[in-house]
Amino acid sequence: MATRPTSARTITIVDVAAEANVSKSTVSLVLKGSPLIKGETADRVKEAAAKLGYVYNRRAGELRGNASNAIGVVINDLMNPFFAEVLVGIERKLVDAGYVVLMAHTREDVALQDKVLQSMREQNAAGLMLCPALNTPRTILKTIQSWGIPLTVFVRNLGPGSYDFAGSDSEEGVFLATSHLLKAGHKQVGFLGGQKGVVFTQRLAGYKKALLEKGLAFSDDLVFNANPSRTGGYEAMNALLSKKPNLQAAVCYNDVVAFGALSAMGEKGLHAGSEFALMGFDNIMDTAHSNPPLSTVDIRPSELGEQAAAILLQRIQDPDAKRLVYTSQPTLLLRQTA
Amino acid sequence: MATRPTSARTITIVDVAAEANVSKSTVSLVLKGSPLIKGETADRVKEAAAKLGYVYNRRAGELRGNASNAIGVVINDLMNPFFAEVLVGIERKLVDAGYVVLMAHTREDVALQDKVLQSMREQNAAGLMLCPALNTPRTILKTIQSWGIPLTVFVRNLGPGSYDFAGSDSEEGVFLATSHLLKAGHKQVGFLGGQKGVVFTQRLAGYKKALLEKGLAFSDDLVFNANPSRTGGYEAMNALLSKKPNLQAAVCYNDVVAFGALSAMGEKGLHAGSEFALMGFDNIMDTAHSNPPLSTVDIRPSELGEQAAAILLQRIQDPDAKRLVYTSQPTLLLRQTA
DNA sequence: CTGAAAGCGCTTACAG
DNA sequence: CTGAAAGCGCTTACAG
Repeated sequence: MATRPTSARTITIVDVAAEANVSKSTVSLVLKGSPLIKGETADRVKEAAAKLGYVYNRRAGELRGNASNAIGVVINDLMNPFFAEVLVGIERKLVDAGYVVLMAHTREDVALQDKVLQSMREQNAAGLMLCPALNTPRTILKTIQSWGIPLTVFVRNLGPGSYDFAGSDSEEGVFLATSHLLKAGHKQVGFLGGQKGVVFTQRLAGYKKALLEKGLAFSDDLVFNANPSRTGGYEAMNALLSKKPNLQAAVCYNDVVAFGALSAMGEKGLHAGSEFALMGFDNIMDTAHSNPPLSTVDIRPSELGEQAAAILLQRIQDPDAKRLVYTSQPTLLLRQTA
Repeated sequence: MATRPTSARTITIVDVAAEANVSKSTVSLVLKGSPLIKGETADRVKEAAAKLGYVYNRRAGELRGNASNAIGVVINDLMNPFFAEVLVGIERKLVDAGYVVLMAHTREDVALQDKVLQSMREQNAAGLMLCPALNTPRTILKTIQSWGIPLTVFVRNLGPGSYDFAGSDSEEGVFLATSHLLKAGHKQVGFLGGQKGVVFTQRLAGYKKALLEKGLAFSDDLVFNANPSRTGGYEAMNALLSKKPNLQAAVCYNDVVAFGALSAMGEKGLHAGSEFALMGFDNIMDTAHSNPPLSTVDIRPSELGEQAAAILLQRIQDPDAKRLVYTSQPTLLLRQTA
């Protein structure tokens, strides 16, 4: 599209003012729908604006008013549908509220994360939503706080502190999943996928808690670490199958890990459900029609995103409110794998 | 995070100037690394800036210079991992080039799309990347052109025209997939999923072309329309199985449709590969470890995203260049379903 | 109900 | 090599 601006000069508020025979103050006022201006005048201004093809220059306006309608959201692993669903929820809520979203993907790179955050700051973001990359130092909280930009952390927390947060009750979720398997009669349950980090620790805690409740001992041999991805799940399941051939049940770190596990099982001709019970975590949309449909822990990803955004919006409204937190309460969703 | 700006007053270029004992012009110059300023002076300015915790106000700068480092990208179906992968490719390329991305998700809603596009315009976006919502009128091209903002359309084209575009050769891809099935001896091949639209038309054309080459007649009865989603694939496969019980092969509109089909087959105890041959399209990462691993047409989604972004970058550099196009050449990727 | 003026934080010729 | 001045397109008191 070899194109260039239609008009050499961008048309501004003063052009509109001239066309409508009013001052630019008046134009500004009608543009923001001020009730101060007489309807008749307002109409004339609107006509003039339309006629000239005027387009509001938001950045100029914001410069004077020192406001901003951009909100930065940083995601780490968009390849995981869970985060895509959360992002969609966030985006919807923010756009509905009249904001525009500055999105960045950091693929777990802390240095990149610093860079994009800084960039969002320069853009004068009205707020920041952060799902911290693995190994993000807690100091990021103080840093952003010193910037004076409202922040809400989501999905992965940054340890204790008074920052706003939206996430799910990971411990409870895995507790539910593990307990379900135990109640079904399994004496041993594996834990598949995930790696050191706050969320992993919480999920593993839920697993241990369920074991404890049944008077069962926790054994490190039954946890198979791996990337929280399909590939990771595939590898973890293969490891489990070769090292613990008698195991017939496992809870997964999340749904994509479960999908990878399903793939590994399929290769061995192992039928999920009847021959090996598997539980996922998240309830991403894909689980409804996976092969076979996955039993999982439902934390309603897109609602989580919306709630996270709602928290940020609230914080922007009321900077002095006390800590805002949303915790998605997990529920068991049994389909065909357990 | 009940927080508020650390300093009541934001510190600006004039504060830095005062601290460093130079004029604000000088500060501005050193900030953008101008070689005009003596090293010694520059150092002094940088120190002053660091000491005061100065942060560049990009929007103010852009107002005067009329530039912008924000690029808008609008996506329609982030729930489909294909688009997530494309988006990640786009984002990476853009951030590397020093841009920030304004992202919007329109879930195929043309009105919403208009709204977010308009919003990006107000933000003074330096460029726009659009994967048009279904039923987007071609006039959107003229509209954006009249705005004078460089545009690149990706994945879904908008019919003939001279706009920049990055996509894949859909017809060739499906031709390859269908031909593969035909060569394997299948006399009849179904077409699963997808709905009216440019891409659908192209893919169906590839299917027809392969049939024709083998001297086979095209029959409408063998195409099963459905949403290009897992659920759609699930439904389409169920329809196929009940209406054409003798069919043993199908090409899918895309990978997620194939996943849905796999789910439906699993329910019926139908083994993909040996009992029913299935081909996907896209080669999203998930296909490597699906159950079973999917045979598909590889169009390298994230590279497609990067190339699309590269085109926009080029257009920004050279507004008068002739039409820029990237077409991903599909290759067959055989795994276990065909 | 509307206008004249100052200012947001930067950049860009223009001098010197 | 550096400074004084004007200006980017808006908004916001302040008058009237």
